[in-house]
Amino acid sequence: MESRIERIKKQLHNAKYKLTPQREATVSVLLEHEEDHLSAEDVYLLVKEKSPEIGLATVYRTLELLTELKVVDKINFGDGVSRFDLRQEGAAHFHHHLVCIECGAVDEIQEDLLGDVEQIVEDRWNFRIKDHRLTFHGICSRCGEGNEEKE
Amino acid sequence: MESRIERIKKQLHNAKYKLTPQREATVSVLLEHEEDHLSAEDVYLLVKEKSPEIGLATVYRTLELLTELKVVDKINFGDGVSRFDLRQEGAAHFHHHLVCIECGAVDEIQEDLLGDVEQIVEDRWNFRIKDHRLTFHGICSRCGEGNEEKE
DNA sequence: ACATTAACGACAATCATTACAATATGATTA
DNA sequence: TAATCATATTGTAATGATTGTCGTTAATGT
Repeated sequence: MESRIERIKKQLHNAKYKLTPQREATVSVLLEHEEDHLSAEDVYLLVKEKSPEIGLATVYRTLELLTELKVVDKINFGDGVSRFDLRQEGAAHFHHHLVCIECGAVDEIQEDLLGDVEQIVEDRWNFRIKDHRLTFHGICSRCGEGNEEKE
Repeated sequence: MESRIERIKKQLHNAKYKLTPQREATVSVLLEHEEDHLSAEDVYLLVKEKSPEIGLATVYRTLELLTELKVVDKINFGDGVSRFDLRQEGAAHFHHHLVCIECGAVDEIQEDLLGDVEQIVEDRWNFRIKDHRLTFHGICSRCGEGNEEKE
């Protein structure tokens, strides 16, 4: 999808940042791994495959920049690293995650689901919600197969 | 509340762990700061006030142990540190948080609110939920006072 | 093409967390 | 009571992720 990267390019320019080859390479890696939840190191290694001269610090800086522009979201699943996840284009809010405590797989939920809950929180706590993070920990469908003991 | 620490003592014993003075001091600091969201370092400094001989590693291990026993929950608000939060006694699930992006305050929501959402996730994604993390980022009631521009 | 200045790359520094190895504690049993 | 065994603790070293520094490079506007 070429238009996608074009639009990100525009976002950068609007915010007065340059689109350097390194940044372009980093964004394109993220696009190619939209399903995954890559750590900075992961991104670094992947970008290095196409642009071997790139430095780790640059990747960190680029990811920080993209986070600031809300192109990606930074998440933390409790292992020691931050992970970066492309935000769905035009999505009002960040999507949710299912983390399997058996196999470690991370699945995404694009549906909002929190509409009612957010309304309640805004009203009852008088809190103006700008963003959210929702992660469920449990057993994924693949690992739960067969052994259906109700706990 | 003395019975609270007594019950934690029992939990430890049931899991075949001892309640050493260091562990007791750590738990009591957590109880005295139930409202806060202390990092391991914070806990260390506070415990040190009453038990100056305690080592940082011991605090880390104790917090890890308490996390395993589900006495505390480990959370991460995106700054580089893990924070530890006492779980409400008897609470089925971990409570939620409101993080103010203006003043940094962290408030808690004890109400579950996710019942319906979890039912949907369990059914539709065939995912057996064991735990969750829900954090809202936005403007807290104190910071939102007065300037009520609808964004 | 040229100057300005943001961006880069390599590496050092920092900060949180974990690993290690030696010592201490405390219960159990001879 | 003393020997034994397992677990816990301590201080410190090691690790691993992330950030800072600084001299160099290259993107952009004229």
